[in-house]
Amino acid sequence: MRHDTRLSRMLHVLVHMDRHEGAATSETIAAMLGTNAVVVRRTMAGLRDQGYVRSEKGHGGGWILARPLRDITLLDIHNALGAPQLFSIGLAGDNPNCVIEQAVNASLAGAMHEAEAILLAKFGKVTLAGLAEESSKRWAKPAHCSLEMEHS
Amino acid sequence: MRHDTRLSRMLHVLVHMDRHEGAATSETIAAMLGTNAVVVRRTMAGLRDQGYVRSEKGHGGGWILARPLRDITLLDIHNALGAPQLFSIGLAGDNPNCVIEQAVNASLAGAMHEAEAILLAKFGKVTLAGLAEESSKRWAKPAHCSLEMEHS
DNA sequence: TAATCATGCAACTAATATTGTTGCATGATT
DNA sequence: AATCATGCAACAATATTAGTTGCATGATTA
Ligand code: FES
Ligand code: FES
Repeated sequence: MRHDTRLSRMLHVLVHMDRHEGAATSETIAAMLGTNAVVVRRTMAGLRDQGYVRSEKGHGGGWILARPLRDITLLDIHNALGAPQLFSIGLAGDNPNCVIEQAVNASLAGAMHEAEAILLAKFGKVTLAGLAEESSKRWAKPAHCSLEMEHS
Repeated sequence: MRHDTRLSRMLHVLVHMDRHEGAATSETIAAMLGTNAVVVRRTMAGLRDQGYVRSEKGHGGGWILARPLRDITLLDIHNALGAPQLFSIGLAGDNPNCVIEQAVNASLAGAMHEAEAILLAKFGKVTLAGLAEESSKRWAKPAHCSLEMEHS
């Protein structure tokens, strides 16, 4: 099963943007993520629509944080990405009137619901400012990154 | 993201097998699941290897439960299927020496780990006998199913 | 005003993973 | 010997996401 790394990547990008003065272009971000600019625009469009970032055209344009990191949680970004499915396991839907399938699915769904609620609650309690702070603590040696964003 | 419904389907099958006298052929099971026999064999091979079912060749052959339902939990079956990834979201792995990515991933991984532990613990507490019992409760009218397995 | 830079959007292509299929070998029953 | 059923491996189909290309639009700069 393939993983959706958009949340992880967008969080990374947003924290970087906070350290970065001025706008970050899609091209720059794409280089950082090892992808291309259109994918970045596509992914960040959701964040823009929810008001977490702004995008500006023309010279010196690009992406800018629209809100302080302390006001953004992991859950916010998850939702801005369309709140994609968290679980890779799903319920079978053949034989909907089979009581056994119903019982199986009800049991699985219950367990998954509970786990999901806990996960989302955790996401809601972590702010991007918290992540930025945590990353500062890890900063012993200035990690050498693949693009020219400042690490200080 | 596509869902892995093998767990749900296998649970369904196993509970049915308990009600069904004699062996169930891959073909029969495949018809029930709307798939084909080879897929069934492939999926059930893991359950056989872990000793939850046996398979027999030749006339009257097929699949037979090797243990009582009360001795099998959802977690057992999940593991027998190779303990596939539970989450569809994953951690980005570009820039492994970027402290920001590290902090982001550590936070996500922590939350996911906790949710996963809770989910698996729940799976471990539900037996297939429990599911069978629950399905009996739901049995108001005998559901008409797509194949000739008895519902009583 | 013209050139350049950057996003926005839509359509198309490529990569990937899973599922489904086919064919043949093996063993069991009748 | 004929039939039934699994075991296994190789192949094809399918679906979904990621990535690409092309063009339009708006902003800045000269
Ligand atoms: S890419 Fe995150 S620090 Fe350079
Ligand atoms: S398929 Fe589950 S009851 Fe018939």
